Amino acid sequence: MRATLLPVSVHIVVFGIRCEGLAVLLLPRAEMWSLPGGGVEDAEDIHGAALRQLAVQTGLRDVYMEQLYTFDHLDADTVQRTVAVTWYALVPSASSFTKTAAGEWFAVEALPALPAEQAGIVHLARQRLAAKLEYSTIALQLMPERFTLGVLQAVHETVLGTALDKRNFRKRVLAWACIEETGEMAREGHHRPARLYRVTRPGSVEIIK
Amino acid sequence: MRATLLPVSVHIVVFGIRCEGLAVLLLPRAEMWSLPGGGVEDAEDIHGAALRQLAVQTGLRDVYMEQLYTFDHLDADTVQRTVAVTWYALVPSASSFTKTAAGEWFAVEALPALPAEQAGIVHLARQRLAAKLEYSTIALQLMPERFTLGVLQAVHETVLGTALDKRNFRKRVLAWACIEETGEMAREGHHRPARLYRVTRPGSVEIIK
DNA sequence: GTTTGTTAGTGTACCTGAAACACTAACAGG
DNA sequence: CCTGTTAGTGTTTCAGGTACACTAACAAAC
Repeated sequence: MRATLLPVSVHIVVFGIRCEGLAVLLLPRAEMWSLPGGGVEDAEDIHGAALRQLAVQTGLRDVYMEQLYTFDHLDADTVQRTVAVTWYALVPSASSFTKTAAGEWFAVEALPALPAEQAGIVHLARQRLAAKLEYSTIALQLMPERFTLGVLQAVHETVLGTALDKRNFRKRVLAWACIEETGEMAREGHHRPARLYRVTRPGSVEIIK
Repeated sequence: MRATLLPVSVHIVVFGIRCEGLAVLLLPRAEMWSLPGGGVEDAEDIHGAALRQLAVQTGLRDVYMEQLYTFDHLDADTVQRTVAVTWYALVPSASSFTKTAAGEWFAVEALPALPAEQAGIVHLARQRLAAKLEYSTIALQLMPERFTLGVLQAVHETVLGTALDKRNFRKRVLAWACIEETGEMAREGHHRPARLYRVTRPGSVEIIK
């Protein structure tokens, strides 16, 4: 007996910080904006396919990426059904990454019309990200190489959609073992300079909290 | 351009309570025990495929089921690669469900040798289940229609692998809105009878805790 | 019928971690 | 030197979780 074969695709919700807000990277396609992604080939596994599509379509490499959920009937409006493995990725803010070759960043609160179910995928990804903020150090994946605690707090507030107490926030993140002072100061703006921190083990997300 | 087609399969980790312990349902296959599951057909979506395989292979219907993760290279030992969408299901204990036509229950601590990566899938499913116990009412999906708080506590302890304080446990679960007294008593054993409870909305899992 | 063994059922004190809260410091620009 | 703006710092309060011991009800054995 021959196994049934199906088209399998990957779709990636790429999050970044733009203009002080959480943003999603979309590509122009078929008269509509759409999530990066595409079909999985024979020679690659689904994780590799997602990384490849990201690199080819957006130029992004070495970003943090996690699997989100696997949907079916994603392309219900087309004749062909597709098994869609979805992922979300986080790119550092203010880095060269945010100036990608193709695609455009949209504030997560103001997305354009998307193909079937993609809006739901973005929503789910955002929920997952917000949940992880509460019990992990995942927000550091959205940070540039050097960052101030003020910016880190702003990112948290942006993703969670709520204001946080400065002192309580600093207490919490300074207890994390995975960030450390650089010794340098951010000298910008007409105000007191802020200490610059960096991540000790980039790419690793600790579950501690 | 023609889309690449791939074999897609579903695999289900079926949890139940047997002999006072957490157990997994396995099927005899190719000289090895194996998780229920199989290929996804054209006419069904992946969720439907998982339900169908469960029904056909084990006789289980109307069980609680959640998607776990999607793997690739699952059948790396075979020539053909497969995209494997994995799920976990919970069946009520002491119900007729636990006497399934085919398959056998194995204590989760003492599983036989399994095909490539399936042991890892079971482990992941168990982690997920344990995590959900802490912030949801999911354990009720493992309960028979009427149950005592003593048994509910035993199920929690079984899954978590730790002992729980009786008074604190009762305080917590009695605050759940989704269980209620039946008014009946469990008259079994040489000891004081216990009150029997039931779920108010079977099948629903509340995130409240 | 009294004793024994076993599980059911109940309330309070303590402790830890989260939340609330206001002022001084350092810089640039006017 | 005054103003505006962000950086940086401790303590008190509150709530939720944890620890903890006895009485109640039944069946079986004696």
